Amino acid sequence: MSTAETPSSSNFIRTIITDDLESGKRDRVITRFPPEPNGYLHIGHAKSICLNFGLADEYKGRCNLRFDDTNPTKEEDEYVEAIKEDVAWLGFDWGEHLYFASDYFAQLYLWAVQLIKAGKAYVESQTAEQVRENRGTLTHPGVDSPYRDRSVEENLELFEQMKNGDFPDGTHILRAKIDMSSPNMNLRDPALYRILHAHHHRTGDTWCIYPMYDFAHGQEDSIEGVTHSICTLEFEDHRPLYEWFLNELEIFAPQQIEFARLNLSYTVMSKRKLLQLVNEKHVNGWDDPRMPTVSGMRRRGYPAAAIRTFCERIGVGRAASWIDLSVLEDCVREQLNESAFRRQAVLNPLKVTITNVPADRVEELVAPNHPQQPELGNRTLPFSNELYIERDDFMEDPPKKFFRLGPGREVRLRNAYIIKCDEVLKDDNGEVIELRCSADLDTLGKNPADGHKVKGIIHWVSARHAQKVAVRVYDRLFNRENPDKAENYLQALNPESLQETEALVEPSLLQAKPGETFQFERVGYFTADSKDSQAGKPVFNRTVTLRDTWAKMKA
RNA sequence: UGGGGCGUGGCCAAGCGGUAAGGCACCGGAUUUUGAUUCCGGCAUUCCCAGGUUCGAUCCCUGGCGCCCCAACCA
Repeated sequence: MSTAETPSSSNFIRTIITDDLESGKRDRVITRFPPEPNGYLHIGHAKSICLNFGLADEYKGRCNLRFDDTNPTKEEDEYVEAIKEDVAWLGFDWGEHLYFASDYFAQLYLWAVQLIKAGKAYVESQTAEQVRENRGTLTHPGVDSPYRDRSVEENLELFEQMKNGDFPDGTHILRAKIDMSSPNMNLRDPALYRILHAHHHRTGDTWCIYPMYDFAHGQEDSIEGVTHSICTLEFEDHRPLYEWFLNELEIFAPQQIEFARLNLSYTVMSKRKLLQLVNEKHVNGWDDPRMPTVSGMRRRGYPAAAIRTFCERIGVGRAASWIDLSVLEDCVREQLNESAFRRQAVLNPLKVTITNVPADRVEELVAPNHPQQPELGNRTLPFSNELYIERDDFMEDPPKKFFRLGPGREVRLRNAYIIKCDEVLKDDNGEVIELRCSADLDTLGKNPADGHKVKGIIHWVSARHAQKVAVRVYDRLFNRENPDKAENYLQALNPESLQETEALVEPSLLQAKPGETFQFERVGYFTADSKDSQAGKPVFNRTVTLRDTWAKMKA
C-alpha cells in the first residue's frame, strides 16, 4: 500500500471508520478486495481497489487480496494471475495477505454442520424449479419445503453423503432455515451448498459440494478479521443474511458497508458483456485498448496514477451516478502532460517544399523533450527543404479565426523557422498536393527582425528523414452514452472505434520502448503498444487526444 | 397494501439545525514557438415537490413525486 493520493474530501465510509475508531468499536482497520476470478478487472473494480487499499493505507491498517473462488465452473487460474498483475500495477501491495475462499472450504463445511446440528439448516431435495416456485414472489410469501423438518440426524447424514459424492448435481442442496415469508427474498431459506462435480482450479476434485456466496463471504471476512467489508449496493439486501450467519455461528462480526458502483458513459461494465465482446471478437481480447478493463487501459497507455486520481476524484456515495468518460480522459491528460516526452508526428501528410533551402542541406535542430521541464533534455530534429505537415493545418480559403497556413499566410514551424505559403500546387482533380513556401531563416529561436507577430504554430517532419510507423487511432467503443439503453448493447458499438493508419514521425521515435508514452505535439498522447511493437518498429496506440478548443470553436 | 436504498448547479460530491466546500465541465482574461500546459476571475438567495416543527431547516417530522436494487442450486 504505497501510493494513495491525499483525500480531497470526506465520504460516508471514512466517517464510519473514524467513528468506529474513536468509539473504540474497532481498534484497527482491515479491509479486503474480494474478486471472483472469472474475468478481468475493469475500471469499476479499480474504484473498489482504490477504496479498500486506500482506506487501509490511510488508517494504517491493511487490505487483503482475496479470491472469492466458490464457483469452480466459472473460475480459472488465468484470471487470478491477471487480477494480481492488475492490482499490483495499480500501485497496491497486499504483502503476505493473499487469500482464497477455497482455503476455507473445510472450515465452511464444519460451520454448515454446526448449523445443521443447531437445527438452522436442512437438506432440500426438491428440484431447482420446485424450490423456485415455492420461494414465492416479491409480493407473495413462499411456502415451506416438505423437507424443512427433516431430523438433524437425517440432515447430517444426507449432507455427509452430498459431500462424499453420493448424489448427482442438482439433486440436493443445503438450505438455511430462516423464514419463507420474509419480505427480503434473501431470507427465504437461502441455499448454502450445492452439489457440483466440477474441477476446482485450486482444490481439484477434493470437493463436490461448494458453498454459495452468502454462506461464504461473511465467514471469509470473519476469518480474516476484516473490520469493514466494503461492497456494492446490490448486496445491501444480503446484509441481514450476512449478519445472520455471523450471529448464529457466534464468530467475529465484520461490518458490511455498501457503496454505489461506478457507471461510465459510453461503456459497459458487466463481466458477462465484456466476456461476450471478447468471445465474439468485437474487440481483440480482454486487454484491447478500447476495453474498460485495467489491462486494456494499461495497454492503451493510461498511467496507473491517472486511474487512482480518477477514483479519488469521482468520490464514493450511495447515489447511483454516471461519470462521463471525459473525466477519466482528463485524469489521463493531467498525468501524461507531466511525464510524456514531446515529439513531432504527422498523421495525415501534406507535402511542403521550402524553396529557399538548398536540396542538399540538412540541419540538425535541437528541440526540448518537455517545454516546461528543460531538465528532461533535448533531442535533435532533422530539417530539410522537403517537409510534411498536417493536412488540417492548411486551408485554401480559411475563416478569420484560422491562424494556420493558407495562401500567402505565415506560420511558425514548431522548433524551427517561420515560413510563408507562396504557392499551392494541385492535381488534376483540384486536390491540393503540395505547398511551396519560403522560410525566414533568421527566425530560429527568435521572432522576425521587423517585430511582426506570427500566431500560428504547426508541427512537421522532414520528408527525407521521416519514419513511417503504424498507428491505431482509438475512439470510444460505444456510440451511446448508455449502451444498455439500446435494444441490444451490441447495436451501440461504434464501428469506428479503431482506425488503423500510419504516421510519419521524427526519427527518434523509432527507439520508443513498448509501453512508453509520448505526446505527439498538437495531436495527442501515443503509447507504443506493449504486444505488437518490435525493436526499432514501434506500433503506436493513441492514448488520448489533447484538449482541442479549436475543434470546439469549429463545431 | 412486498422489502431495501437514493434524490445538493451540466457531471460527481462535501455538508449532519446557524444561514450552500471542492473537483470536472462551462464562460471571460493573462502568459505561451503545442489553439496544449500554466495562471487569474466568473459560475446554486438555493439543496426533488408540498406542508409542518423551530428565532432559524439541505439537514428534524408528515405526505407526495421520481429513480435504483432484490424472486441463480452466480458473485
